[in-house]
Amino acid sequence: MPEVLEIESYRRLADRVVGARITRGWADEYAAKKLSAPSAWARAVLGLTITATDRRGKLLLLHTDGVTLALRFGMTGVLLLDGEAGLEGLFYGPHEYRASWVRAGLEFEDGRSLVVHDPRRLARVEIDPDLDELGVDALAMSRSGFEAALGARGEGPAIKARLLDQSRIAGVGNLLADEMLFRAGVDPRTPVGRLDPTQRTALYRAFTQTMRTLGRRGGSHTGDHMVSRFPGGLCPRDGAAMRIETIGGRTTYFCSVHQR
DNA sequence: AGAAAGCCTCGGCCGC
DNA sequence: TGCGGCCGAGGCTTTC
Repeated sequence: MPEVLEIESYRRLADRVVGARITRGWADEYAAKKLSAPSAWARAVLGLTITATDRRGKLLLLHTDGVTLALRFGMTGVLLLDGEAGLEGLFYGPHEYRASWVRAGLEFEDGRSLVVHDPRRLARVEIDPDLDELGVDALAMSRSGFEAALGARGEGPAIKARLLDQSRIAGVGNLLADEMLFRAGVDPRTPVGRLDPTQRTALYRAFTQTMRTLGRRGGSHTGDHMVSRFPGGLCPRDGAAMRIETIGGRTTYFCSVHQR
């Protein structure tokens, strides 16, 4: 589920615990996979006070008076504050809450709790994450930043794969990538270096427009092409058959007519 | 049965 | 031939 727009809504939810002091933290062995040991989370967070929240791509950051804490949500993770979702409903996967799906969390002195709810076990907690591995944030994209992220003319990987490369652009997931390519009328298989200036301009426009429009609508699952994202779907723009291919390792839906 | 809105690792290939 | 970087394939995990 979560791409940059959803994580941003989680960040706003997490903003409510700024100023709160952590009295307990826990993470199961999967959530703590990036740490030295599952107990490292509990040890590190004890007694810290949240001072600010931030976000880089799909990585949610909790600044404290000590180390920086970070949360990743995988494909089905949701952030809950006292059981309330930062996003209404769980769109992808089960639409329900189960205590056994709470994989990690923090409890505060004032009695509140912030937890990661994740049916699949792909969510992760981190301590002092390395932000250098992440490219420019998708919600702060400038034209020059976009050009730099795409890279030089020539060949290169499929444009869709580049959009998904978190070290180039942080925050674009599978649905946002398909949506902006759909809006720009660009074939997702095109080698990034072969996009001509007109296509680059169209894609940058579609990029910023997608972030703004879907941000207002509530996330990446509200995109224009989503209505036809099923086998046999027809393009909502021109009625042509949507193609389904694996590009950049991900299932990709694109119009057989207007995306060239 | 097969696929899924993320990410990590591995191995092949290419160029210096 | 050796090695690093790039890139695609596959695995993880559980659910519907």
